Amino acid sequence: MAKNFVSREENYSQWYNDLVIKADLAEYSAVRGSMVIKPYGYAIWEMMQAALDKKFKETGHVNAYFPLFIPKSFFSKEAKHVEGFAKECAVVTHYRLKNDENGKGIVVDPDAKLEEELIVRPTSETIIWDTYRKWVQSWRDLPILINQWANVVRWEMRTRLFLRTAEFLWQEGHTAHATKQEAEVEAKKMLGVYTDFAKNFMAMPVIQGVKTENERFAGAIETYCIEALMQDGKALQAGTSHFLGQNFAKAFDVKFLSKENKLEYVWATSWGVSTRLMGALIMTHSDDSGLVLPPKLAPFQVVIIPIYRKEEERLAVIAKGNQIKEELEKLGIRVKHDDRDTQKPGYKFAEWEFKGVPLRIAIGPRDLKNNTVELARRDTLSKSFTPMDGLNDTVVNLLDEIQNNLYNKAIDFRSEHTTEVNNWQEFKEVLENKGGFILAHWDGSSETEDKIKEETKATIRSIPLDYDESEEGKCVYSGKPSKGRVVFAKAY
RNA sequence: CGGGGUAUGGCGCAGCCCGGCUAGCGCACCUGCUUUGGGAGCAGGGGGUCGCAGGUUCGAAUCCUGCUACCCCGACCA
Repeated sequence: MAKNFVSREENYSQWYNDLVIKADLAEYSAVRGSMVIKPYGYAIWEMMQAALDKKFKETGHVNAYFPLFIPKSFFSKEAKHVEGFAKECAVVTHYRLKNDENGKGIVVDPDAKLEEELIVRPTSETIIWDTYRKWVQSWRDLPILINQWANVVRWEMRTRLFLRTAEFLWQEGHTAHATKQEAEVEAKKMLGVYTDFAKNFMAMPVIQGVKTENERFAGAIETYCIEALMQDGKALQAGTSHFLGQNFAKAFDVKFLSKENKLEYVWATSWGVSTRLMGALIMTHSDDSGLVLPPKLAPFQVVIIPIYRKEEERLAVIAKGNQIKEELEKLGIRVKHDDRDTQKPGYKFAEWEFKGVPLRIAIGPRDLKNNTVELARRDTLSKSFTPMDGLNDTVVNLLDEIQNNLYNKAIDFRSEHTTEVNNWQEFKEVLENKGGFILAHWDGSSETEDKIKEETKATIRSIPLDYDESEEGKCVYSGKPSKGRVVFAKAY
């Protein structure tokens, strides 16, 4: 399984691709740029969904579902929005097939042309705001706090498993508010939810920030984001939350009567994270032995592997394994007891290690005699014999420790790969040789940002929310005055 | 859209340059015996329209023409 597995240093992108495929997370499908998410990969996504969904509910949101297809005309109602997405839309033009008259298979029936073409949603703002118009009349109808779990399609030129596929899964929150302030609070609140999720579930540190105009969502007034740093020194946008102002309310004529009996446009937000988080998770923790999963998101937190020779040993060891499994499950721990008789222990060790199970318990005849188990940690690849007594506590504590250790390792990596840079020469050198986040002064202009991108491929990932205006300086590129440091990096 | 690569049992590949007899190897699979604390060993066995369509030839996985699909690198993007 991990045989012939290329190391990160040898070829990082091959390491990533091989990992996704060999760890059974996903595979290429028959359709270009689309992937099959396999059960093990989907199980991780379900863990993410469950945790996020709970947080959404706790913050007052409810789930709903809006259509996959969007009338083409809806798109043109918000100018910036069309412009942003037009180049990557899949379009439905017909609704019927028929047998080819020359007997060459099946063809699109030209008589079945749609009056108005339909766009396969790349995001749902338009269809949702067209709907919200009907739902909102009074301030009493607000706020609307809705999330949907859905698939979307963006016809990307170049795709990568999980990181950028033509179709992907995500959640998109769409909220409507009576006041600007309330919408702004909402956008930031959800950014906080994402940050918290990244930290406490994914064990992934992120920088909270605001996008520059260049990187802003098409149709937003302000785009907030969380940016994470991957092990190859490139940044990954892990989640976004947009303050949409009244742009969509105006485009779709969504008005309400305020308490003062004045007709006003509704204020909006939208926010989302996608299966891209799978890529982020993989590239934050995994190593040259395969996937490494944080306990909070691992489909199996513990795998039990029995070791035996004779049938009586098998029965005894498996009975013990079942007992341990049952007790751990009572504590809410997700356990896989790999009692397959068709594979040998060594094979199972390698397989589950590659699949990133945080903790492995091996039990053999010797353990039964000594009242011990062999415990192996995935994060440190260390093994130890541990007394069977108190095993439950040991496991609970270790899972906790692994979760923390992963976060700490990730944050150490990020610290080591975050560099303050004060001149252009240094900027280029650090970007070239070290990568990572670069904190540098910027004059605030799109022109400078564009030029830096042209010359180095680095972009401004965000203006950090804790932007320090006390440290004035000079733009690293133009030398013009700057109010504070922003985050540069090459990005996925 | 530009550049590169690939297409041969389920998977990974060799064979192609220089055409030839039954298309081969590893893994996986099936049967049996021995094994089992880091990817088991031996023996036997099953499985392939060589991406598609033409062409050259006595004969094509191999040469020629055209097509298609996918992957990688770039431009575009979450």
